Amino acid sequence: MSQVRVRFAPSPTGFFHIGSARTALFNWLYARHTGGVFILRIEDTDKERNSDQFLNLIYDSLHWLGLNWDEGPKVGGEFGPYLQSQRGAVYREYLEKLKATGRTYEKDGATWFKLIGERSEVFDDHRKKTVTKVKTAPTVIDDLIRGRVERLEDEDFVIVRSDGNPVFHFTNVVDDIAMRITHVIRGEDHLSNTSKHVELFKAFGVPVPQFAHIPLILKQNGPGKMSKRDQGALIEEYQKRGFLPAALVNFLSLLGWNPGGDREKMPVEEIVRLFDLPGVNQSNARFDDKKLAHVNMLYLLELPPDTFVEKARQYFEAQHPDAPALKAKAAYFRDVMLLSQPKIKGLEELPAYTAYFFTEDYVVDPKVREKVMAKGDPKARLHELIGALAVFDFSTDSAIEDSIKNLGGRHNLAFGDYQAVARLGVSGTNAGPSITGMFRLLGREKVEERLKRLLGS
RNA sequence: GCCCUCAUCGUCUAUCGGUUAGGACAGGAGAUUCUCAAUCUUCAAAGCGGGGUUCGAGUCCCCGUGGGGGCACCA
Repeated sequence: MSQVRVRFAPSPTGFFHIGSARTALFNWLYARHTGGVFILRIEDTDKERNSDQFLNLIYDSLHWLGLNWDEGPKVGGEFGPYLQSQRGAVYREYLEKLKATGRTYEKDGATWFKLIGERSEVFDDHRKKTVTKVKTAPTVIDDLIRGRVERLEDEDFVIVRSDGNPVFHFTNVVDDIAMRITHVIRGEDHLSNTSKHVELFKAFGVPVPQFAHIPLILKQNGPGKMSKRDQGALIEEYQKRGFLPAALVNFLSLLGWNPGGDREKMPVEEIVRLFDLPGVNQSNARFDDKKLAHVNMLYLLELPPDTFVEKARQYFEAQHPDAPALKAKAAYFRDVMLLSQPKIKGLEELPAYTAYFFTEDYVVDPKVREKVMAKGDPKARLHELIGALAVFDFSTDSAIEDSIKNLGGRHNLAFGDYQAVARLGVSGTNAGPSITGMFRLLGREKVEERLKRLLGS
C-alpha cells in the first residue's frame, strides 16, 4: 500500500480554536502512526475574511502543540505552493481538464458542475426559489469512522464564481488530487459536503480518497458545536494561560478517541502508537474544562524541577513582565516555585499564589484575618513566636518545625496552635505551601517584621 | 421544511450477544495533616422510549423521541 498522505486545511479567517486543533491533531497522529506525511494547506481563498494575523496564529498554535508538518508553508514540499491563494494556475489547469470531460457549463457568468441525469424544475419553499433537480443515484461514501453513508446530490453546483474565483468544493478536491491525499480526516460538519466532493473526484476520473469524519466538539454550556466565540475555545488562550501543550494534546486526543480500556494519561509517543481511525468515536463530545485542568495538573506535577522553574519563568515573563518575582534572585525564584509546584493546578495560579514571597505589598485577606484573629489567643501566640524567633534554627524545614514545637512545648501548646496565625502573618491568607518552607525562604528578618506588623495592626 | 448523522452515570468514556455495566473528571463523606491542595479510602450516579431478532440485547434490526451537522457564486 502506498504511503499515507493527510492534510490539515484551515482557513485564516478567525482565531484558531479547539475544534481545529483536534482535527489537526488527529491528522498528525494518523500520519505519525502510519509513517505517513502530514501536510498543512492554507485555504485562503476568501479574500474578504483572510488576515495575516490569523495565518500566523495557525502556525504558532501548531508549533506550540508540537504538530509539525512535513509539507506546507515554510517547509515546502514537492506539491506546493501550499497556500491556495497562490494556486490559481493549478485550478485553471484542472478546470480545463474538467471542461474537457463535458461535465461543466456556464450560467450567470459562473461555471457549474453538471450532474448526470434527467432534469426538472422544482420550487423549493424553504429557499423560496425554483431550483433544477437532477434525477440521479445517491452518492455512496465509505467513511472509516461512520461506515457507509448515502447522500443524494441532486443539484448542479457552482465551482467557479462569476468573479473568476473557484469555490471551496472545487479547490479542496483539486488540491487533494494534486497533493495525492490518501485520507481526508475532517470534522463531521463536512459530511454533507462530501457527496459533492466524491462526484468531483469521480468526474476527474481519479480514485476517491478514504474519508474519516470525526465527531464535533460541543460547547460546554448551551446547545451547539463549539465555535470561536465560546468560552475556552481558543488555543491562544490556553497558551497564554500557561497550560502545558502536552496536557492539552493528551486531553484533546481523548475527546472522541480512546485506546480502549482505562488508559487516559499517556505521553504523546504512546498516543501515536495506539491511535487509529477505527478507534474514533461516532458521537459528539462535550468540552470539559475541569477535566482539562486536571490533566494539566497531572503533567505539571511530574515536571522535573528545572523544567518547572523554566516554564514558570516563561509564564511570568510573557504574562506578568512587571511582577516583582522576576526581579528576585534566580535561586530564590527557583526555591519559591518549587515550593509551590506540588500545590497548584496551573501556572496561571503562580503570580497570586507566590506574591508575598516577592513583595511586602501583598494582600491580606480580610475574611481570613477576621477568622484567624477570632480563634484562641492569636496575639499571645504572635508574642511568643516573635520572642522566640531569635533562637529559631532556620536552616531546614524540619529544624523550623522543631523550633516551633519546642516553643509550643514551653507553653503547653502544639505546632498547630501557631500555624494559622503565623501563616496569616507571613502570607496574608490561609492557603499556601508549608509554613516551615515559607519561614525558611522568607528568612528570620522578614518573618519577624511581618509578624510584628500583624500584631501591631 | 428537506437531507445526513449520533444516542451508556451531570461530563469524557470502557464493553467487540452472556459482566455485580468498569474507569476518569466533577460532586458527597472520611483518612492524613501545618492551612489549602495533592494523595488514599469510600458513597452516590447510566444503558432515551416502544417494538422485533435471539435461549439470551446496552450491544443486531425497525419506529419514535432527543441531540448534532448540513442545505450559498463562505470555507
